[in-house]
Amino acid sequence: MSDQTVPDTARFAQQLKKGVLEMLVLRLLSEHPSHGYELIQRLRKQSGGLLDLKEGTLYPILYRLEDDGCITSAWKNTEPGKQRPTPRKVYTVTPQGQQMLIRQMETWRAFATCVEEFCKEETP
Amino acid sequence: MSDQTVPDTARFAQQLKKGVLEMLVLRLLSEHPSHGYELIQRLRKQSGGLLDLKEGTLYPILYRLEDDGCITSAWKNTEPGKQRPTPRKVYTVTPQGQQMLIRQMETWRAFATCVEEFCKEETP
DNA sequence: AACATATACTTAGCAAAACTAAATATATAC
DNA sequence: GTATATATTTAGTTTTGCTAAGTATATGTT
Repeated sequence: MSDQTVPDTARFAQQLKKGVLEMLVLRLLSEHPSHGYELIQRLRKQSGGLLDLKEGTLYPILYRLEDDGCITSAWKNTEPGKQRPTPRKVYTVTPQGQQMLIRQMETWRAFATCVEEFCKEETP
Repeated sequence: MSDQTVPDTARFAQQLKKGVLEMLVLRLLSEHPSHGYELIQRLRKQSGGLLDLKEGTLYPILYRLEDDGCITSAWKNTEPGKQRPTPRKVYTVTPQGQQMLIRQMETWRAFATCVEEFCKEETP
């Protein structure tokens, strides 16, 4: 009997995100720059609730991408005509990050197609 | 300057496999039982070389699946009319494993569809 | 006979990434 | 005053794929 605190489908779904979240963050930022908290909301909305990241998941991804030179950050404490309650760190994709995104999307497509091949085969 | 022993595309591709390998192994075994070494070959062949697992990757997956009751194993030292060089451990999917496979394929499909949505959008 | 290769399973230890959980801080609503 | 929404940070855990090495037998090559 397994000490199943987490149902196995949740554990599986968690593993599927490995690597992909980085690609999706890069993808969203390539549409337009955002700060961390906003990215969490955009991910939740555009995924229909399937991707509901906690801060502890998203921010380390951003730090990694910045360390790798894929994005840059800039503090935006104020906005013209409106004082922000809390300081925001706005992230923008670099050309290097754009290249990375393209490579990752190609890699993803090839991988997903491969997996689909396995799944669709029915024993004749 | 990063100590890039592994190119970032390889690192990304490695992460994409997380969880999926377990599903694919279950999928292959649901077609017909196999032993470990044969599974490595079937994965390599059916993926067009994209999935080329080392033993140290595959066998722990099999042990996990067996611990979880998704597959059973049986030693097959001899074959009718032909002596095998080395003993083989043949794995078979259990009804529980079959259920798990179905759930995982559904989860995969939903996730992959979601990711495709992100990738296909072009800035208008 | 010595050696390499293909077969076949096992296992120890490492790296990467998502997770939980908590801490910090400000503005607004009740 | 307390709760809630906003917003960032970080420590520690778990899962999983990876490298690398070890064990063992049969077959082919020199």
